Amino acid sequence: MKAITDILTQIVSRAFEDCGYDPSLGTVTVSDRMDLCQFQCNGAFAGAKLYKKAPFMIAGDVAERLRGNGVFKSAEVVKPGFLNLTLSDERLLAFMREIAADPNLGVPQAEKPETVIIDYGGPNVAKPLHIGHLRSAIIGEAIKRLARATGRTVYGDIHLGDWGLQIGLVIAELKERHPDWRCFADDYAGEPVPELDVDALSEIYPFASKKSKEDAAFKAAAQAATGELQSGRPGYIAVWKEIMRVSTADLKANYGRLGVDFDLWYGESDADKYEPELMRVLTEKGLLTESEGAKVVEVATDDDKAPMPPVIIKKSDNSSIYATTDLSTIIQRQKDYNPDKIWYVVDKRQSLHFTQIFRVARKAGLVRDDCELEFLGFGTMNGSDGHAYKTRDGGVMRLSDLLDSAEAAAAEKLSSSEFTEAGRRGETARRVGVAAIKFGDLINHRSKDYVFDMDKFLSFEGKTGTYLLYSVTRINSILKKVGADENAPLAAAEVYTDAERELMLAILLAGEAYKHGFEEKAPNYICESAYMLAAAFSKFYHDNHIAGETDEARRSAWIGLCALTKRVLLKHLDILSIEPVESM
RNA sequence: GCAUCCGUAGCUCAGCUGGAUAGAGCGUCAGACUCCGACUCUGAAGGCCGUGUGUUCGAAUCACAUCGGAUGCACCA
Repeated sequence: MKAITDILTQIVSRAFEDCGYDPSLGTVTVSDRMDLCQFQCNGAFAGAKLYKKAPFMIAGDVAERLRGNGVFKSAEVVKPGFLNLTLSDERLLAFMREIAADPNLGVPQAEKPETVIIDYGGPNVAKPLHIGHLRSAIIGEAIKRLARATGRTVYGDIHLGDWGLQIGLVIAELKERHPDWRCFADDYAGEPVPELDVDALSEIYPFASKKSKEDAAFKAAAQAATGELQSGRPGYIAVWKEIMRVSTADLKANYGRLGVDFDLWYGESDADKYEPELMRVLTEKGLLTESEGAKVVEVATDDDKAPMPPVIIKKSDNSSIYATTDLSTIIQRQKDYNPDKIWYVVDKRQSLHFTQIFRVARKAGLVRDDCELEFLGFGTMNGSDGHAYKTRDGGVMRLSDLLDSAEAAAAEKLSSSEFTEAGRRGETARRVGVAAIKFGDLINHRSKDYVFDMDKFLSFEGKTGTYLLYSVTRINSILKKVGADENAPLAAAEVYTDAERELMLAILLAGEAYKHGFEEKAPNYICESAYMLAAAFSKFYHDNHIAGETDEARRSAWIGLCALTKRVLLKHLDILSIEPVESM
């Protein structure tokens, strides 16, 4: 099913055409003035210029044409030339039924098949996840699910940092501590590496990192280890695999707790094998030049307003750098998936880097010309002081600690609940805590910094994840009470109240949110829509005593509406990767 | 210094491909429960949309300037 404004635009465009006007004037938008109408078309203003005719007259012609076609309850022309449209109740109900029967529940589908790769997450192996990884995970996951809901083939790629100096540091430190390990021996012959565990890893990396700053010899050893690993020294590869095993399991557990999962667990190491090809292509196309000892690609253009530095492909010591792996990764993705779009959900401070990468990729023809490369930068999560969120002692907070505190706060909040059975409290608290964090993040436009405030996010009042989950539980209560489920049929009512119309309209407008949210890759549209729907339901719920209604026809019409509301609300939550709870 | 992004209600933020009276949440104030979960709902007050100029029939939205803030500007990722 198409978005409602697209459906109405088609109808109104035809009316413009039938009246002898350009059909492109018939664009319909959601009304700015809900007190006057549900939808509006301002095409008559542009038409006035085109036809040298008063907009009021043009709109009048079209409105006349639109009346009586059964779609609109009213099609009115106001003042200079606004065309105000309101759907008939019959048509509104028909749309409800269309949404209910739609396998995609009203999410507008892509017109042609497309493959999208979303690069998000980006954690480093051997370092624990911290809150810096939170936004990429949350936003990336939501955009991935939104793209998938619109019928596109989507791959979420975690893009692990698994091939850089951090691994060399860990290897070098392990070697100092365990010189007797066979994997460090020159005559290593494939013996198994002793098992590591997460606690050991999370202790060893910061230790080694600190040491490398104070001890030049150790730093050199770590750099050497990195180099040897990258050139394939078998013993180092074996340790690396063990580090990967432990670290990946830990990452999966942490992301799992957040409800975030990746389709592809590729890392920089997987791109490594495409590096020779990258170098070959850049050389063949004559793009590679020498600058201050490094191999670079010039990407500046004449209309750059600011100086655009060249991209370093090989450092002066001939080693690779992040641009090298990012470009190699593009080759890998092109080969394996031939994508239509590659999106990067990365901290916005990396904007310049990706501008450069994309230019090199275009110049070198690493992807199809029509492949969209887009940088979806996100802002910083700040504390109440307006600066980057920190722990009380000023350090970077671990993601698991943040989740622990969110769950604890949620559990505290739910402790007096009489609705959740004791056995489900823990899982419910996890879901409520995570929902609060995710919604609190996603409600803000992704490119902007925002203030993290757990108390606010966890409040039952206002635009919060908690409120949305609570709304679902109220619908659950009703459905349970009347013995219905979310597939209860949509019965027609004799008459509709404003609250019912507003609820149906909120359901109908969900399609607009999916459409705009996808176009702008902005999950905040979905959040806003979810809140509008929950609020419309609250009003409806407050006005009507559904379970106790004695008029059988009204009662079943209401139950059907509750059921559809639940389904659409759950769809929103699913896209936001917020897991619902049965009760709370 | 140059560039990018941001500046909207007391606070936190939407809206920005130009359209009617600029929206929401919190907070404040005033109301509403014999009832499906009141952790709810209704209403009110609160804004020269940073400032100025321009484009336009029409500007929070576009352009230019200016002030303020954040960020970035090759061998870290």
